[in-house]
Amino acid sequence: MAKDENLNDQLRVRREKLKELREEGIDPYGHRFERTATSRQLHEEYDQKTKPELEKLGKEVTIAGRMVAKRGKGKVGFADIQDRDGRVQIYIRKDVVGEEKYHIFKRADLGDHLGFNGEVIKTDMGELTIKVTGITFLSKALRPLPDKFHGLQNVEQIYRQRYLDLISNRASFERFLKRSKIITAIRNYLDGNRFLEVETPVLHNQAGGASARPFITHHNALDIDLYLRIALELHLKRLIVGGMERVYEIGRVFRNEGLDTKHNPEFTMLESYAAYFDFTDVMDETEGIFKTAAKVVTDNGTVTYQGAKVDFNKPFKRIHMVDAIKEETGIDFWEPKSLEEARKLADKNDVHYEDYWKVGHIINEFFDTFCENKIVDPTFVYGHPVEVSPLAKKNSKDPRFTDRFELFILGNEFANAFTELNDPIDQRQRFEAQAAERVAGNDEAEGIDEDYVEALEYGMPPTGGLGIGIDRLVMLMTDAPSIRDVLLFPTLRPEENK
RNA sequence: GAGUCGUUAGCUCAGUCGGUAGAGCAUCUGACUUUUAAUCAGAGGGUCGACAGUUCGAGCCUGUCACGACUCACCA
Repeated sequence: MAKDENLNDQLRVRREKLKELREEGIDPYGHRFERTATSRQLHEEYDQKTKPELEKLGKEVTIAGRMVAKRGKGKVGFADIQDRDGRVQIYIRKDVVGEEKYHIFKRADLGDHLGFNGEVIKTDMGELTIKVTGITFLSKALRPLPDKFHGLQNVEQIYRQRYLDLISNRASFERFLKRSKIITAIRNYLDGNRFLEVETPVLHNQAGGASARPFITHHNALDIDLYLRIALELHLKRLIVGGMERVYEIGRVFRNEGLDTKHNPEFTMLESYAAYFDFTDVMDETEGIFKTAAKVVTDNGTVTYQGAKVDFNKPFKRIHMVDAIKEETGIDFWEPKSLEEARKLADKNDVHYEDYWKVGHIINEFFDTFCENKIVDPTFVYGHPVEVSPLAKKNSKDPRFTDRFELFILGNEFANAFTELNDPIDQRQRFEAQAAERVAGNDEAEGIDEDYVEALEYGMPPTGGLGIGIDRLVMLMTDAPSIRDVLLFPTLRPEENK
């Protein structure tokens, strides 16, 4: 018992109580327990009933949960029992349950899991309560819970020990419930539109489908390096070649980049592809997805994010990137520009550019610099330059631009989509341009995916594709200021000495 | 990568001018047969993030490091 030296009073007392339970013949870590009600069911069914009505009913129920508050101790006690739905109060009397059972309650700690059966009543104060006749010990908590009133406030602990956050901060618990419901609603929406949910590899021979640095890992038996996927795109489009026509995947992707309030190294992407769609169809699809998600969290379709209101009832705006730039700056990139002219404009307007950039990159940068953060209402910005869109089909009237769009809300990007490039010869050229960028110093440019080009050579129908960052969507819908607030276990540096 | 801020009891937080470490909750003991952050009386509980320095003396001043948060940069 030398280990006890390291324990503080709280830990020591709880271990002693554990021993005490065993000596009394009670298993502190119980077994299967059959509840007849959760806290929500009880509140829904009986909150409206009066005290005499409940007395007349004499309804017997069995509940289980974690004890999170405890009041009174003489010959009568109250406690709040928390389950996944919320809390319900129990009322226990020594003269009803007897010395032995009352002793168990008296010695139970905040945090212990207990089962109770008893009668549904209302107290004089009008609170719905279970008047206990039986108590079952289900699990002993050897460590004390966070402050019962303030909850867990320590940000680092909230992320490292999410379970404590979930136990003591109901708002956080509910945010993750919403996340789950939003994803379910999106699935239902896509399933309802005849999309097929599929799973594609996480380990890639080549990381493609986006511009980002990948994580590299190694397969021992094959003795090859593999990459954790940075996008779902190229495999899903192989399935379009394979005739599945409408597919989607909601899955984790990995990008070896910095982390901040909007970036986590692993995050959840939704990508969908539909044969015979073009990007305008995908706009409709995207609008449907966002409106579906908004319905999960609001009744009136209006979401408040960090004080700003976003109305999802209206049709989303649509504007060409070049028009957006013209509106903000007066500069007209519809007029053909040489690289030199574009650079001069960039210099004049304090717009950053790299040596290997072409006119299209600079146009894109103008948008990022002057337009992106001014957008408030949900807006599809379309017509991205071909240089920054290696997988999108060129616009048939103006091949400098592509049939691509991004969805912006409150200055942030939420979706990226396009009419897919299905011309294998064009696709090879785009990959080659990417490879040249890589040589020129863009270490996030894509490589040439020969296997994917070969798939295209078998013929991919015209296709509309979509990518949505689910985490950011959930942030918006749940008013979360940081991506870490919508990830149960965000990436953190490991602690020392642990 | 740069800057700013934070790290004190299990949790939430104070800590004055550098002079023996504080509160509330939680814990323990006692009282209490309808409480609501229960109440009342008493008690115990600390590597002040780590290391070094300045000083007679450091939670406090200085430096280095660790972890976290925010802003900026980078990045879809």
